[in-house]
Amino acid sequence: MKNLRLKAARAAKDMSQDALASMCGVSRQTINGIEKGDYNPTIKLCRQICKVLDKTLDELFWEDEEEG
Amino acid sequence: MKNLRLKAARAAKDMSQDALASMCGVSRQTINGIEKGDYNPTIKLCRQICKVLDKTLDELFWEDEEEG
DNA sequence: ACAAAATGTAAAATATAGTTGACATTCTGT
DNA sequence: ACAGAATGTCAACTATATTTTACATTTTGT
Repeated sequence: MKNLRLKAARAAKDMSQDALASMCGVSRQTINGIEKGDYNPTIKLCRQICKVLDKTLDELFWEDEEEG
Repeated sequence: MKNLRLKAARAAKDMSQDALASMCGVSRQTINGIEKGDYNPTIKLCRQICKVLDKTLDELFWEDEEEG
C-alpha cells in the first residue's frame, strides 16, 4: 500500500524524490520505494524524512498507510 | 542511547522483554537491543510494538531517545 | 510537439536488521 | 541464602533494507 501522506508532504515542500533523498542521505530509489510501499524503512530513516518534511512519525508513518 | 520510554511502557503493561518479543513476532534479543539502543528497528516492527503497548510512534520513537 | 525533469522499475551487490543458541549477570520472591 | 525469572551480551547465521547502474515511462514547461 502506497504512502500517500509522504508523497503529499513532499509535494507541499515542492521537493522531488531526488531532492528529499539527498537531504535524507539515501538514494532516490529508497524514497521511491517507501512512497510506493515496497520498502519497510528503518525508524532512523523515517525520523530523518520527518525532520526534513517538518512532520512527525505519527503524521507520516502511523497506521496502515493509504490504499494501494 | 537507551529507549527508556519503551522500557517504561513495557513495565506499565507488566510484560517481560520475552513476552513483548513474542507478541511482536521477534526475538527477545531484538527487543533488548532496541531498549538498549543498539538496534535501528524497521518501522513495521516499531508499529507492532506500539500496537502491543497501546502507544503511538511519537510516544515511543519520536525524537532522539533518552540519554545513554 | 519537443526537451528536460521527474518518476517507475529491475538486477546484482553491499550493509545491516533480526535470528538462534548459549552463557553470565542482575532482579525478585520466599 | 537460595532458586527461578528476567536481563545483558556475544558470535555466527539468515533475511532484508539500501545502493548502484541503467533504462523506460510519465509529467511539466515552453
